[in-house]
Amino acid sequence: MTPAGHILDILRERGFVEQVTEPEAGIRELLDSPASAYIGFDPTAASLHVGSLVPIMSLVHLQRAGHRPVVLVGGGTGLVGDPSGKTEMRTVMTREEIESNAAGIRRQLERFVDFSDGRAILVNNADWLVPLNYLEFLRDIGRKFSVNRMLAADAYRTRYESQEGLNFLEFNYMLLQAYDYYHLYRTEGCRLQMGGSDQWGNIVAGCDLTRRMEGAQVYGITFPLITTASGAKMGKTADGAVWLDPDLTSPYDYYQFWVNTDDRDAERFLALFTLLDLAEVRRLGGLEGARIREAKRVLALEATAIAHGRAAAEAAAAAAGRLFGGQERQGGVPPDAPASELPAAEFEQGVEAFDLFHRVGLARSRGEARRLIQGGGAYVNGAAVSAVNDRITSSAARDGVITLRAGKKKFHLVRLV
RNA sequence: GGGGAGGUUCCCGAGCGGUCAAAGGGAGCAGACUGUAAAUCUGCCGGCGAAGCCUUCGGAGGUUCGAGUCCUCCCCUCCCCA
Repeated sequence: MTPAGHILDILRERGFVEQVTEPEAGIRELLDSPASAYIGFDPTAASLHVGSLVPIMSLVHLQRAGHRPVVLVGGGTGLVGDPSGKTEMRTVMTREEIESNAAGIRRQLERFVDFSDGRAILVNNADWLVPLNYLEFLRDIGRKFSVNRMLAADAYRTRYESQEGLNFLEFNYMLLQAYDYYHLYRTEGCRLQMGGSDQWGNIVAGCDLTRRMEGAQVYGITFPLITTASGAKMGKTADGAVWLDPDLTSPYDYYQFWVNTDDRDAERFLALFTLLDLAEVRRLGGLEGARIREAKRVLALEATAIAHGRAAAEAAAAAAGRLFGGQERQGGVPPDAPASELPAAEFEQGVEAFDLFHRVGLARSRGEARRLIQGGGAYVNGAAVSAVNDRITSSAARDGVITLRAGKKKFHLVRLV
């Protein structure tokens, strides 16, 4: 139904598909006409980060193919805390926090998915999970689950056999997620759920439950876990997650994150995180040696444009060009470089370099600042600081501003006032 | 309820009563090499500092000239039995 072919093939070619439930022909047929498909998001943070981009982009593709994305916010499941992580950190969240996080999530998704006129909807499972009655739930839903079968599921078996074991809440989590699917089938006609590969068990359970309750065939698709070529989970940097919220991760930093992609990941990421045609993706991915940077620049520009708008993406690209563009560093500074104001009077006498680097936050302690300088990684106006106790005086200021840099990429501006 | 194992610096993990700010690895930071990549190599990696000092090894006490290392109690985690 799109020129490029069947949506399922598109998703598969672009690397979105890990597993699909049988029969696959059923999914194809389902997606031959407009359908509703849902993905759950945890409202545990006020912002989504790039780790959620695979599910988000899959919704973008679905919507472009004429389907209706249903975004499920796990407000109800969030109330008990998702235990599927390795450390069982039970985040206790109030309904208010969840509500506000859900609103934030929706705001971000609106950049990717069109929610107007019911073309996509957002639902919160707190609305149906909270009112559930335990006895009724056991009677109607609990009886449909075979403990034997659940224990055989990979997700549970490994935990079951592990040192930590498996607690009752974790064991029940699957039922709640399955119930979500059943509910969304009934209320929204969802017949496809997608999710991370860790959700496979839950998705299959939901398909089963819906079949047993309603006699309806529904389907599931899981995404592969995206890791970087060096094996790390994608989306984490030294400073933590790369957020989609521009207040948490600036468009410039977001762009930088993508430009710094490992060469080996460039093609795969272009397919997943941009909407360029595959032919172009293949061409860019085929570039060799230093020319692969071109592919990464395109990746960064396109990915940033989707998340923050084309104008912000171009501004970030231009700033990066000034900083890293020519043969020589042109003395540029990132557009959102942190800045602070210090009294000009202090610089009459001069401020010791290590002290200054520490005070503006480029080093966490005075000792770290000393080490930074000793290691040759501290720069004032582009020139390395030679000695720990060098004094920086007002003569270093250009137009009242001193540019400090730690390493290659971290800047801080000091304005003399 | 009974029995056992264990809680060490960001993570994993070693740690004879003194030579432990605490091995090793990972992560991280900086430098070199590069291409704002990867790999590799080098240095750093609790705080303040010139030496030295100060605060850390689940918590609280205690023994000792001296405790991460021994004792007591408490808290927490895991395993086995009931």
